[in-house]
Parts: sequence; structure tokens; C-alpha cells
Amino acid sequence: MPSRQPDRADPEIVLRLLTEAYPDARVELAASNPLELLIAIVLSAQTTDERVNSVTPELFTRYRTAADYAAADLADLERILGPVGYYRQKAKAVKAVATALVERFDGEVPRTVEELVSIPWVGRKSAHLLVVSMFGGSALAVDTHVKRLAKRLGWTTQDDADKVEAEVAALFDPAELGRLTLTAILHGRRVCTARRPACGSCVLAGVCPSAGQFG
DNA sequence: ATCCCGAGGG
DNA sequence: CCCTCTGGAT
Repeated sequence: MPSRQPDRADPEIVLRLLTEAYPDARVELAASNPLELLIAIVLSAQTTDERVNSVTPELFTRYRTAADYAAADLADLERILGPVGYYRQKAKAVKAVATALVERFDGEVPRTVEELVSIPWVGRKSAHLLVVSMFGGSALAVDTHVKRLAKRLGWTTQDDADKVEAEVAALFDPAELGRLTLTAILHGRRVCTARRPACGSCVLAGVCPSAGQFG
């Protein structure tokens, strides 16, 4: 008798297994202060953190404050951001973000989700990730990895990130959502990849309804 | 729904 | 070749 997986993995068990697998999970974008992390997160859209980390040393050396970015020459930004995807949009985005910080937040990065999403180019995912990884908050940041895991674990059938967030967050104590976000992102990058997930070495294989369905 | 971006993998 | 990579704006 082959054992059948439930069609929905138990949330608490999943979180426990992920926490054991990634006890020190944190964002792997290189940044030493909230401004740097905010910039790095904006640059990370549809781009690996490794690629973001390849351009931020020069970026962070050349520009130190929000005012520096706001006054930056667009062509200089585009040149530095060349290796990341969407470099023209992101050069504009960096300037727009910095301008908003200078004009409305005294050059500082605000700490609430509401304030953060009021900044151009900062959406809900980016705001949540920043709050979780820099300000000690707890929220679910639904990026491509979190969405993929949630679907494979049977936690949602939605495709819209906001709907995924609502359905998944309802399965957890709010205080756990930050840890879920950070561990799920790492697991998505390292094991539960989009193309060929490594179900054979996945700590969740025993509870995942999608385990082994990918060859 | 489409656009932005291009390297890298399968 | 097609898909993916820590989205967000139009």
C-alpha cells in the first residue's frame, strides 16, 4: 500500500521542519543598514540576490544617503545597475525611492508597512520583507518562492500574491509569519526550485502533497 | 494583460 | 528554444 500524502501539508509541521533546516535563515542580500536593504530589495525584482550583490558594492560606495541617490545622475545609475535585470526601470526606481525618502521621511527608511508601500516601487512584498528582515517585524512576504511553496504544499490555489498572502497567513500565528517567510524563501531557492525541485532531499517530502511529482 | 531586462539552465 | 530569476507600474 503506497502511503498517500494529504492534499494539504500541516502548516505547523512544515514550519517546524523548515526552522530545523534553516535555523539562522535571513535575507542573503548584502546590506548593512535599512537604506541599503531597501535599495537591494527594489533591485531584487525578478533577479537573483547573487546578481544584486554583484552590483551593490559599487553602488553603496558611491551613494551613501538617500539624498545621494536622489541627486544621482541617471546614466551613472544605469551603468552601475547594468548587470541586474530591468536596469533602466530600476535606475529610475532607485531615484524615485530616494526622492520620496528625502521629501517625506527626512531621508530615513520608515518602519511601518503602510509608510513603506506609500513609496514608489515599494510594493507589499518588498515592504513585508524589509519589516521582517530589518525591523524585527512579522509578516508574510509573498515572493515567487513563497508562492510556489504555498501552491505545492496545498495551501492555496491562487495566483495573485495578495490572495496567496491572505490564505496562507490565515494558517499561522501572525508572530510566525516572519520566520515562515525567511525559511520558505531559502527552501525555495535551494530545494523547492521552480524547474526541478529536489524532492529526494527535501525535508518536507513526507508531508508535501506534491512530493515526487516532478521527476 | 503587458511591459521591463538579460544571463543562465534545462 | 522556453522558462526562471526574492515585482511593480501602466
